Amino acid sequence: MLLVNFIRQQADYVKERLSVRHFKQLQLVDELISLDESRRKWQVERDELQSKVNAASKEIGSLMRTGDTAGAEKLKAEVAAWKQQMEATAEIDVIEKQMHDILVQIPNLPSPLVPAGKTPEDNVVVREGGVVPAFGFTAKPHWDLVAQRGLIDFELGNKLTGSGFPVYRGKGARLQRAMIQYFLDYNTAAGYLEVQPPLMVNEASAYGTGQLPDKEGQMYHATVDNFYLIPTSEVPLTNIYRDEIVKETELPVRMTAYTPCFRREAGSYGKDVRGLNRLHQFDKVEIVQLVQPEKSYEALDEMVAHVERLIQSLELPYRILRLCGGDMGFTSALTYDFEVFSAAQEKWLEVSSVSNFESYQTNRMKIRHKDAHGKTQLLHSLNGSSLALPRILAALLENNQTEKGGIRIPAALHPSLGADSI
RNA sequence: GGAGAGUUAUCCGAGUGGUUGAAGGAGCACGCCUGGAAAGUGUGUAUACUCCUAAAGGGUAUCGCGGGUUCGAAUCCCGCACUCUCCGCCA
Repeated sequence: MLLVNFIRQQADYVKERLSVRHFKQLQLVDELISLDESRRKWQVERDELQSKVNAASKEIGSLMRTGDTAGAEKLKAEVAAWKQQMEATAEIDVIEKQMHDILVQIPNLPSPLVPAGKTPEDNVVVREGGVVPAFGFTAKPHWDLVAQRGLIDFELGNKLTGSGFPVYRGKGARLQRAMIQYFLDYNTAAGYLEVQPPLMVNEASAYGTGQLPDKEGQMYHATVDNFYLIPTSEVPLTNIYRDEIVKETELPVRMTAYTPCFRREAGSYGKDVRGLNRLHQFDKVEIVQLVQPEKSYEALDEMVAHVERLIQSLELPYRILRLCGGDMGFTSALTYDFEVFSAAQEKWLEVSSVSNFESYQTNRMKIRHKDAHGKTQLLHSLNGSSLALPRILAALLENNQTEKGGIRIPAALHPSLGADSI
């Protein structure tokens, strides 16, 4: 969430930036500021009364010790009067709750680099690479390819759990493992610490990264224990540093993790969800960074270049989009999406999203460090997929199919797969 | 799942109603000492909100979390979370 003091001091700038997102409820900004004003007024009053009560209580203590019961009783009566006055200041709690409810509705401010558009068509292509294959035959979509060679069984997943929970088998399972291994090795070689986090988190963690209260319906909820299945490893990874003041020597924090991700995808349907395009459980290797504020955009560029090289090594045609204001995630200040071209479906599939959240997440989670002047300051958080597996798999299969029915595997995956085709 | 014990500042740890934001030790920072270092020694060492134009300096809150009793709570009471020990179960 945004910092209240910042909103108060830069109200016009905040509104101007929010309008880049086409955020409609700009009146929330003014409401927040006026709530904050009355909150501070009440707080001064409450603090002053409490100060009197505290002083009187100390005096009562010493009066009792000297045996001056009458004096003590007189002071007690005064304290009682002050406490009655303090009851009115309970208003603060109401105001603070209102402020909080507003704060969680205000999205992050887009960085100046964010294009002003409204829909996905307005996203800016910043780079393209790779070659879209030309087939001399009719290319098959991945759901046919995996069914023919028994790599993935969607029907079996329906039986075991439900739709969107595929069963990978044989070489299909092996290829998943090979990709995970390759991605993790690639990330750790670049200095990311490998982490295996819990796949379920408590309410505080889900709240910390912003899944709650906003996207409650998107997570699977184990209600008996009140745990949430993680929709991405970003949640446990970032929460590792919740309520921490990170030592300067530990910065920048760079972590990577492979986890399954669980998403209810409530409301999704139709052809976009066919095959591997949209699943309830899928595998993803994530990268997360926590850095000093002045270095976060440098870190973002570096993460984008890192993911780009990984996709290049998989020999897939790709493009990098800078998301426009209307298409960005709620908590992000700047996002680059990576898409690969799926040759049989003839469409671009999003395989990674790399974002700088600036201090939006770290403010909520109180992830801080001491700056050069010894002052406590929020860090910036960034994360990205490196990479999400299902759509990469879809593109690999579709793009590398041969007329005879084989599938070529890019050289980068040969060592971990132990084969050059499937 | 059952029974018991516990949760205090960066860490260890004292503290069972009244100058306790909290003893003591360690760590860390700076200084003295030293040719240099160690040892020794001195000083300092939380976070959030808030008042003040700002600094300086105040005020309030925080001893797992939330609530209650009281003039006053780390200390008493209730609820919850977590940790440890024993028993049970178990990959």
